[in-house]
Amino acid sequence: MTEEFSSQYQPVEVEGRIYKKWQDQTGGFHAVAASRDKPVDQRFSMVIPPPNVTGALHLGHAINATIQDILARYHRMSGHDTLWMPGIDHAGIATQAVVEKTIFEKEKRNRHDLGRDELVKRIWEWKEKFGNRILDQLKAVGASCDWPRTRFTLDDICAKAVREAFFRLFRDGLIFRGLRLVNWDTHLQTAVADDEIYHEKIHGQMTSIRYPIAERREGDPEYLVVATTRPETMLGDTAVAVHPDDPRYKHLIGRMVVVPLVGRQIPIIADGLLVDPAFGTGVVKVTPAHDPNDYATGQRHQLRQINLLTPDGKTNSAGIGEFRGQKYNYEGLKFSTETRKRVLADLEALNLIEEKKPHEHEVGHSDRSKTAIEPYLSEQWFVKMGDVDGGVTLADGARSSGLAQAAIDAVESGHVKIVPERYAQGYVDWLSQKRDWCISRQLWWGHRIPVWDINFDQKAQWEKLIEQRYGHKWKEDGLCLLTELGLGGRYVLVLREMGVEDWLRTRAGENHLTFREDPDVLDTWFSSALWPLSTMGWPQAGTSDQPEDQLLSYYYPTSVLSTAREILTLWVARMVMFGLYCQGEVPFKQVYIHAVIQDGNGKPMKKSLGNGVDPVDIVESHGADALRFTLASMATETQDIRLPVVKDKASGKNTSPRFDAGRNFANKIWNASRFILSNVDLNTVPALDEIIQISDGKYLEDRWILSRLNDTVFAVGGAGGEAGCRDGQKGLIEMFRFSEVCSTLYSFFWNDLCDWYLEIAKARIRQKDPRVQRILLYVLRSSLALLHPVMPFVTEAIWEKLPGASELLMLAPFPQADPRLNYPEAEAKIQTLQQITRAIRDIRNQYNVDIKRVLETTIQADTADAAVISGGVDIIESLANTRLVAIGPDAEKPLNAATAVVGTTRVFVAGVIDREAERARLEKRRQELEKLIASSNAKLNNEAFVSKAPPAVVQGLRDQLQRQESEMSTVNTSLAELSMA
RNA sequence: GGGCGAUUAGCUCAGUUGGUUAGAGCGCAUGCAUGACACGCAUGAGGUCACAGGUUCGAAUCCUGUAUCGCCCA
Repeated sequence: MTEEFSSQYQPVEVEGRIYKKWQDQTGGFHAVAASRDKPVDQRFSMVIPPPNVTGALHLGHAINATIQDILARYHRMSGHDTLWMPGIDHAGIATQAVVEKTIFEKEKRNRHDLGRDELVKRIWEWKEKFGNRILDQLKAVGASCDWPRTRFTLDDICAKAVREAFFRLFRDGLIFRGLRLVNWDTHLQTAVADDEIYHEKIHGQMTSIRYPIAERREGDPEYLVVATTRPETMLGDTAVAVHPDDPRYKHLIGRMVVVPLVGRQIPIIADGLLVDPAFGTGVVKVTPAHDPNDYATGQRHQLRQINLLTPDGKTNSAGIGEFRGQKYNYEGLKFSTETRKRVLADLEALNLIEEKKPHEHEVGHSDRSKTAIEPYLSEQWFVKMGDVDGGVTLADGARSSGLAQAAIDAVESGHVKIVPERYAQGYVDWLSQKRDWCISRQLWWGHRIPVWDINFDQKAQWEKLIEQRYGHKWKEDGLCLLTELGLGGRYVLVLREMGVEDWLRTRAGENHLTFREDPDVLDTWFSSALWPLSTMGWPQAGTSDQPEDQLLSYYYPTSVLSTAREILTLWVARMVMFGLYCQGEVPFKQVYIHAVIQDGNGKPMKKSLGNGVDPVDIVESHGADALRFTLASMATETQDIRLPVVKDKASGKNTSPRFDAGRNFANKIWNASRFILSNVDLNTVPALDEIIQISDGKYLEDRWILSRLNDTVFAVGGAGGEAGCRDGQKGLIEMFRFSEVCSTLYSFFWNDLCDWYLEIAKARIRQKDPRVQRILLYVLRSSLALLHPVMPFVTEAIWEKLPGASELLMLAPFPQADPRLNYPEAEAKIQTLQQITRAIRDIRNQYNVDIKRVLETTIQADTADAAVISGGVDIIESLANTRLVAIGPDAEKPLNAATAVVGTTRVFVAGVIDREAERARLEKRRQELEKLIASSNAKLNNEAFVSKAPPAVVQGLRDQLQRQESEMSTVNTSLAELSMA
């Protein structure tokens, strides 16, 4: 059943039903799995950037979903095999933090109280409960994702890919274990990535501390003074550094100082990179285990690294010392708060503080726990990004000097095209640092690192076990790895096959062998980096004839990735890397980076600011099409767009007046369609050939609207390979110019079709002219198809009401431009008629003439224009509510008539005249023309312009000057007549 | 500190490689219950294209600098 054709479009009554109909009739937008064999350029695929399980839909998701859905629907209608792969991300740290917090609030229990298995179980319950929420919200905005294929990054299918990729990288020496300084979240007790840190300005204190010089000699100062914002780290100092050329300290280089409180003697070293002699005292303390710069300095000078921190952020025993006969011990105190306080007090007591002054500096905080980040020396797993000896072999056999380099080359060679282009630089710059990627997290929610510790003494027994499972060629066949790790003599098994660990664990138990799984999980981005591969079944893909196993070969590389710029490096770069390494092909050919929506003051939308707009609220208040149209209209190449936010008085919810534009447009489409459909009594929509045949008749406006429609089709969809159009010319959709798509559709539908064509056609509609009905129906059907990718609901709802409609609009062909529908002469003629009509309407408005009063108009025009106007008498008369009494070069101005000048044409509207108003109007125009003529003359009298500018430009200006002068003389004539009469 | 972007009508934004009189939506003003639509129709007003230099026959557009705002990286 379809809804009543009410006078206002009611999206809430339509959208749920339409979405269900799409799902039912397409199996949930299910893409064919290589059952057909279309050429590559007729396949279109995308993977959705998987939203976090913890999240709710925000405007960033909404604009991206809109963009992707426009692309998917457009390509689907263009007859391409179209796959839009949906899914969600387990979002390791974010999800675990949320669940832990919820549990703590409700039960006052932390994760250690619960234990690993129980916590993971609870997070899965959370996932089941909330995981589909955001997907349901995407459905509400109309996303046509292949829902039956929805993936979750912790699914088996994704886990398989993770394990295979880890195995290969490890085997190739690209994953290693290392002791490094990482960002440590002391609350969650895990390493966190740089991007999970935000910086906050802290009003701290700069403390200058005296370090006594050891074995003082004649002329030595008593102390070296170092300044620090983190005095507690002095317990781990292993050097103080000065600039090698600093005359104040040059003679002290190589000598020793005593670290107060600890009593340790540490060297005075020279380091030009760390020390700025102009800053502070020119002496810097070096704590390699607690500061990234000091860490690097420590590497340069082979300094000891003394870690002072326990994983939960307390001071350990490493800083215990004795100084001037007194013992100092801070063990068990919170490091950066309690220890700092005590250290300062103890230094004060020893009179070793030279100066304290307020100092503002930035401190990194964990996004998830909101606590200060500590640089922390710990053993972690890393992916080697830099160049390696002998290079890296990619899956297709090609070689690259390293993983990062491979991803750089992919963009620089154009295999991956980033749109807008300027973002490519940030991508390349970031990758060029080739910083190793820390992939281990001390969390419980995520893909477990597929490494198991075994006992070296039991190596032979393990080899036997593996052989039992895989046969004696297990080593050559690369079925698993038994190897020594670089650090601490760990012997490990790295397993390739999913689930084999269960088999091994059982055997280990039977044989009393040590078999301990690495406790860490992988960084979420590790599985995200495999998203385009894993969702399509890699590494399983291609191993059988099942259609599902052909998905990768048919749809990979994907066509487009649409995403936000903030994850261009973290996610996009890593997908490119893994795509090349694992599959030998880039994961996508184009990356479209969409703009970020801010509030009306240019502030990012944030929960804490309360300035966010919930897209679901807009769907409810304005409809999904309104949301989509407005968001797509904002999708320009700029990087930020502002959306003025206001609070809706009735609901108290945030909204924006900008969405009204979309709602109004949907309503306009609805009503124009209602008007057309209630006035046609055809039982089928005419075919193109029939339309071409009847458009050849006497009705100029028919050719005009068909020509305008054709222009619009061409602009939006491009040439589509049709003969007669510029070959390969891309349309606005494929060029990602969504804002222009919207404005083009809007002005065609509203201005051309509704404001002009429907108004002109009304007379013939009343007369039940079968030709106009055919044109109307044809234009409507094409318009609905054109609009569908942007506004799918309202167009589909109207489509159902078209005579003879059976199939879905979402599966109907997208209109194609046809050279036979180009009528430039009709476009020019209608333009003239529009100008005349507007001139008469203007006079009517200026003189406040009652709309119902029919005015008499005389038009003085040259022969050519007169012919055009005579051909359009009906149009002008009906649209301007006038009667044309005379048209021609000799038509005379009636007495008491107002005059409008349109180029060289004069329009006299009889019976209304206000001399002063008339004179003012003409005088204003005269002055405008005077300026224009002067400017044109100035250019044409300029020798340099005439000789240097292209002839076409010069001629164009000459023509323009002539037109301006003709109009000027027309205006002058009118002015003269005004004075005479 | 390095990079990127923005600055055009009251507001939000277009303006493709420099070339006729810089456009749109909203808002504003005036008129209108007209057999699709008041979420509408008609008409109009409104701009020194941030500022200062430069290149060019010609600059909103290219270059340099300044100011303000924002984002990313360190």
